[in-house]
Amino acid sequence: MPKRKAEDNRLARSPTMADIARIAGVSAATVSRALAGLPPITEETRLRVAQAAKEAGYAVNRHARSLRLKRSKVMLVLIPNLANPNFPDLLMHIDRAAYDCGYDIMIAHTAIDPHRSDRYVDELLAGGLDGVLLTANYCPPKLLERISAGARLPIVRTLSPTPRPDGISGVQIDEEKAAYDVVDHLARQGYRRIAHLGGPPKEIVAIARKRGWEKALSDHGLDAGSDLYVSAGFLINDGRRAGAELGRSTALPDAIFCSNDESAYGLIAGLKERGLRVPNDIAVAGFDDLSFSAVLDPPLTTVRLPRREMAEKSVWKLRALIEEDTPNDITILEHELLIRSSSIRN
Amino acid sequence: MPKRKAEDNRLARSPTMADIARIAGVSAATVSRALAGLPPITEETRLRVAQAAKEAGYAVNRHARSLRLKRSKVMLVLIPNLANPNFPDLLMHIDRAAYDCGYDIMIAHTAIDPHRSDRYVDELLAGGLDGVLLTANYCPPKLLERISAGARLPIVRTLSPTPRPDGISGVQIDEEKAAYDVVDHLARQGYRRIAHLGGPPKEIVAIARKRGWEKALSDHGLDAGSDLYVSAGFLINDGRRAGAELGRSTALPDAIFCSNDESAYGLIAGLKERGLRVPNDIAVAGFDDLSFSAVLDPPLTTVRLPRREMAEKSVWKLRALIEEDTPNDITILEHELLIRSSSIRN
DNA sequence: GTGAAAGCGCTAACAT
DNA sequence: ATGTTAGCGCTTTCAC
Repeated sequence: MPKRKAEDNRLARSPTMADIARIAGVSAATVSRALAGLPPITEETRLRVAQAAKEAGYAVNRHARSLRLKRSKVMLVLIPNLANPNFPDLLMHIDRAAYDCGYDIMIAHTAIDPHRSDRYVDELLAGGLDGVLLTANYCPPKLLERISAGARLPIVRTLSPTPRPDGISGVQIDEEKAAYDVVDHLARQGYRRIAHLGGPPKEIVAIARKRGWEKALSDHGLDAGSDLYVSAGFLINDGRRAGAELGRSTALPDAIFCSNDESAYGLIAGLKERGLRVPNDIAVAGFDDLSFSAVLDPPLTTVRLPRREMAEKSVWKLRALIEEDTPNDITILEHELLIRSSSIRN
Repeated sequence: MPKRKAEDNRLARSPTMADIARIAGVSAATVSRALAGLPPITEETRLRVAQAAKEAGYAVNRHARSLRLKRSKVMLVLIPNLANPNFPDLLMHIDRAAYDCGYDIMIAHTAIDPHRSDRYVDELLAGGLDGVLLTANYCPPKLLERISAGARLPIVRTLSPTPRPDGISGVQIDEEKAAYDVVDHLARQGYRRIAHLGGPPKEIVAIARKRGWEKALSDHGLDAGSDLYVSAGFLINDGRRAGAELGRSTALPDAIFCSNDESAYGLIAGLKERGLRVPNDIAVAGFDDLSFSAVLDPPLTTVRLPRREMAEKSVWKLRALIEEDTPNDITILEHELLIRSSSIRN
């Protein structure tokens, strides 16, 4: 192999439209039209240009295009907490749906630095981004300001319900109803002392799920006494701690509805450490339907979050907001109760 | 609230440098320098400009900047399989490290469409992207072409080891050695018939892990008979199926090293379904250290993948490649054997 | 220390 | 059907 000078290693600057134009013997404007497949052009030149572009390994420079069009074909996904195990799945479907619509996605994990999300709002406004997908309740204050000032920005919230009408479009499930369904199922199984392992008390989903629990108990004429409610976190270890503590001072419940699958995993581990059997000594149900829930010992009764539909619908909604200036609205998706052995006495 | 005309809803076009220049009573060039904090400028004007920018809610237009600088401050993360549960963690740290270096990340899930990755290679070359982080063995053929033609492109591979020297920088662990350590541990526990639930036979990590298993057996004078090797997939259900089948026709092994944690989860579930106890009837070990592995019943012996270090080091390496034209190289990180009860007879 | 001007690569209005 | 031209918003010489 011949020796090369250092500069040769960096490939010659990649071709621009002007280069392709020269090769194909047309003007840059024609190249642009040909590649975009826009009408006033002969099939023959279109082919010739396509050929030249392909051979030269040409790709449009996205920044030049975005600058000109004032549209970037990029959606930003704001993720408060990537450790949330709903994400891989959600993100996968978001990516897929966005790709199918011709968008690329940028992601930003906002838990790190609260100022970070504000920067992206500025970018959105400055034209660097076409839209924002919020995968949580949290919305940068700057955004809310603009919106309440009457701006119609391309933003969609998913995974988390809307705290209260705030002018942001959403794709969500009825969290309270879903929680109700779980507890209703437990009650119908004959459980009477149905406890709730709640999530962080300020989290909107935790609040909604707790409300569903209360309502179902009340509808079944059951008691939601304070010894039946434990506030924990959403993590495995939060559940484990609760499992180790639960009922130490008072009577054990006979079933526990956990605010999410992860805390249920921990709870079950904690109960087992104490020698209790699930579901025979105590039934357990979760919420989310993470993939591990099906192979847990015992398999976990839970609510299936329609992650794929959430992802797709929110991308589509965002696209509509970007491209068609549609009105804001909230879409409620169906959830599904998955009954597995953790809640069925055998 | 006063009624607005439709147009008023779209906020007035967001400010550009020219606007800020006008407000601050300077030229656009000065604004640019002031905001960048570049030398020949008085502290006083710098402040005045900063003030004006802040009040106007100014943000630079990333596309205009990228076009001018021929540098976008965007790294693309190519993800072959987002369902891989190593990702949330890895991605979180990648995002964090990139943010700290002033980069944004775009993600592209390549499993969907094999042509997709080629598009990004063109974009990389066209200046739309600064660099690419491959989170798998797979590398777009177009990339390999360029590289073997002598191009030094800013690309880093992580999570997966390099198949063979291919000119791409990497951040990885010694997969074979790590597998060796697991099997060595099992052998030292006194297990003699140590089986391997291997991953897909063409996957590079599966090959390396299998090789580690063979080597450790051989070093301990143990047999790696064909009845001790089962090829499966990396998913829970693959393991479960294996667990249901294992030893049906021949004697059961007394320990099984699974090529990843997920298949180990399934395997354990499958064994339990057959009434076998882990580890007393059969010991199990995995590879990856997913967060659930610690709360599994029993907690799973496994290898900790240094996901955070992988993420950070690969981002740093990519940055160096982009900004400093450093040579390609491979970094091997330390792994750690996590011994938990699934491999310790009680 | 600051301003004027050029130009990054592209697309769209207008001319031919 | 195709070419010419202007300009998107920014940074950076080069003058002053």
